[in-house]
Amino acid sequence: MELVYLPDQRQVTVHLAQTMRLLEMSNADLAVEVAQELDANPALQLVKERLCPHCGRRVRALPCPACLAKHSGDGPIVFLSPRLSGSGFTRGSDEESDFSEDRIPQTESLAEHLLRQVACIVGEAEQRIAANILARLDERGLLTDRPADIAVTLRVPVEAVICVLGVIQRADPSGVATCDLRESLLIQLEVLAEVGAVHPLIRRVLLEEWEPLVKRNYAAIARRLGVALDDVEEVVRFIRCNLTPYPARAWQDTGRVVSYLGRSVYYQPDIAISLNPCPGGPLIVEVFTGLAGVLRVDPVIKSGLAEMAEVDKVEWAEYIERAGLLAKCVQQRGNTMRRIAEIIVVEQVAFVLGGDVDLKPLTRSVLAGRLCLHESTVSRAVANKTAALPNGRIVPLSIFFDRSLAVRDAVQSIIRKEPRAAPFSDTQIVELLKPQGYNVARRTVAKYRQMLGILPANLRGREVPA
DNA sequence: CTATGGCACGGATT
DNA sequence: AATCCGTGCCATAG
Repeated sequence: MELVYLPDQRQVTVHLAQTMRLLEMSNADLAVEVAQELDANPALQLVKERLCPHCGRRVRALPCPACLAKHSGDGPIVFLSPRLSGSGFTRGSDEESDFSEDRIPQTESLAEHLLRQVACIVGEAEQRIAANILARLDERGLLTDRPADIAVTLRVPVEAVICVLGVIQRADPSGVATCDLRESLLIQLEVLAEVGAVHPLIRRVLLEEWEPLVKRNYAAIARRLGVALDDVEEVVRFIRCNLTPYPARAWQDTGRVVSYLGRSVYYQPDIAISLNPCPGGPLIVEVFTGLAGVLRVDPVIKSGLAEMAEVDKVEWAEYIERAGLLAKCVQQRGNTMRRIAEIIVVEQVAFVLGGDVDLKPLTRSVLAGRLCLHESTVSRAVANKTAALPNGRIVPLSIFFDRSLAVRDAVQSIIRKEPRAAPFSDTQIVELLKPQGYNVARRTVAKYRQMLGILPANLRGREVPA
């Protein structure tokens, strides 16, 4: 039996602040936070068991088969099964793997990925420089700041910065941290040349004929370099197939990180939506807690409190209070997340099952209204969290509130489908969108194009696909 | 003259 | 109150 809750003003405030803070955190961060508290607070206990959220029974694996059948109603209704052990994203079988095996999958940002490589090569002082450089990369993976400026802020010689820069640029997604596209391509080519033979003409074209190359003036290049037009086109083909204008994406495409509007998001979902194994059944939504069990106040300590010496009592009561608070907040966080996830999935079933085009506009405030929560609560819950879709995509939760994703997708498919020889101008795209029910300004299409990393029409003839 | 990108404004959203 | 987003206007490049 729980203690009677007295609305002590202080405790209420602490409780609120704590709830808010936890809600804002991703599962990964929460796991760290809880681990620290477990170390520091002897009254806090992590019980490693799994309880079915519906029948309350201890089960070997979630979702609980009995309840899954019972709750398998008609249509695409959501079945929620908060999985206790949620740090590992394992698709399909969720068999009773012991908790010790709660491996945390590699979650690296591009910067971390690069830093790890660089650290093997350079010394500690240089690592500091590298870290600073990596923090400045833009969404394309290019470095817009000048080496001199970096040297000044770090108070190191410029030569040192340039040296580290050289190492980074040749690391895994080669061509990152360069100042412009041309330099990036040159580095990529250089790295490529180390593994295989590369035609010397390619380098020459990049170095000497950059301007005409971006303008697609191949004839002029051929003339000036005294080679056949076919050779130049061969060069262009090679560049298109083997080099990328967005070095950061080359790495993201490997799937370790998802990119959304230029921001990189960690590949470790807080929520997973998967198809029901029995066909036609409802979707399965799992809300992970990031913890390998449930938190509670250690009952032994709690009951032993009465027998303790007076001096220790105060200290232990403090521990118990803190532990109870955290356990409660974590639980509440899970509850909120679950309720929000439920509505989101119900609202956006089409998107979850289909594609970007099917996303319908949804705002945080209507969701808040539906759940009788404050808007800021929803905002916090949605921030910094990701969901795994049935098709394997990992997306930030905020994507469900994106007003223009559907339109952007439409723009992309229009551009992808239409003639190579005569690319659509932005104005034409506006007209083509109208019959699909999208009324947007020309300027807006331009912005979407940029977001999607698609070149303007006049440069689009036959360039690298995004 | 047409197609784009930059700047900035206003309204909605958080 | 701060931020984001769509859009209009204008300068610039071809």
